[in-house]
Amino acid sequence: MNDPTILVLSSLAEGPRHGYAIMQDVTAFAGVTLGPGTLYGAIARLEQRGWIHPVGPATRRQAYAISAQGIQHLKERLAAMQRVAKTAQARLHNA
Amino acid sequence: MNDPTILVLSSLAEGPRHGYAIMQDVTAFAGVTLGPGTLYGAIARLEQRGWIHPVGPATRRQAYAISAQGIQHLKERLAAMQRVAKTAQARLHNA
DNA sequence: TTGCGATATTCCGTATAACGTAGTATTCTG
DNA sequence: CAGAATACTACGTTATACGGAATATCGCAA
Repeated sequence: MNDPTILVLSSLAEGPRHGYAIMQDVTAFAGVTLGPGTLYGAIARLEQRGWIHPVGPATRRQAYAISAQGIQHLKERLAAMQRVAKTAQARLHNA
Repeated sequence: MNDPTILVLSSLAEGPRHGYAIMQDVTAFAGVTLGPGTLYGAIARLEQRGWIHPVGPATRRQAYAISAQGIQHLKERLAAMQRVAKTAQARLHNA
């Protein structure tokens, strides 16, 4: 799985974080490292779509939090992922 | 989850199929419909990488089967997806 | 105090591939 | 044999993944 938007949302599901902290968290829990272009590109898109929003003072180290819509979207995507993964694993098992 | 390569591999995990049948199967089990460009593009890439290969007579309705490498790759990706999904769901639950 | 490594981000380019539309050929069915 | 379903090819457009390079800030140790 390397859809940066899901990874970023999953990271923020634990609590607000700024970009660099997201990067490290993603590396830790997903085992993939997002390059700066990928990461900040994803953050910008997520903000545009209203799935995350900046919190705290507008300094460097801008922290972001996941929004209600972001949570909703993440839940849906995770459920779809699980469905596909379970179907595929069952099929592999039977083959 | 809408990574066409995973969806195609998951479809072929059940057995050999040709393009159009893959399209219908994916629609059925994943709930998303891949357009022809997306589908056949993904098939071409998967074949290039040795994750699937054509089987049966080289007619229209060319059937494809998943390869050992394809199975291996699919397993890894599914496992990674499950890890991420479970971590994220646990975080959502705690928040 | 300065210099170095870690932190934190922006900016840029390239390559990939997702996606839809249109078009074409074939097969099946009433 | 008309028309629907099947099955695929061939485009063009756009999004975005990805990494390199540059830049700025901060803490800390010599």
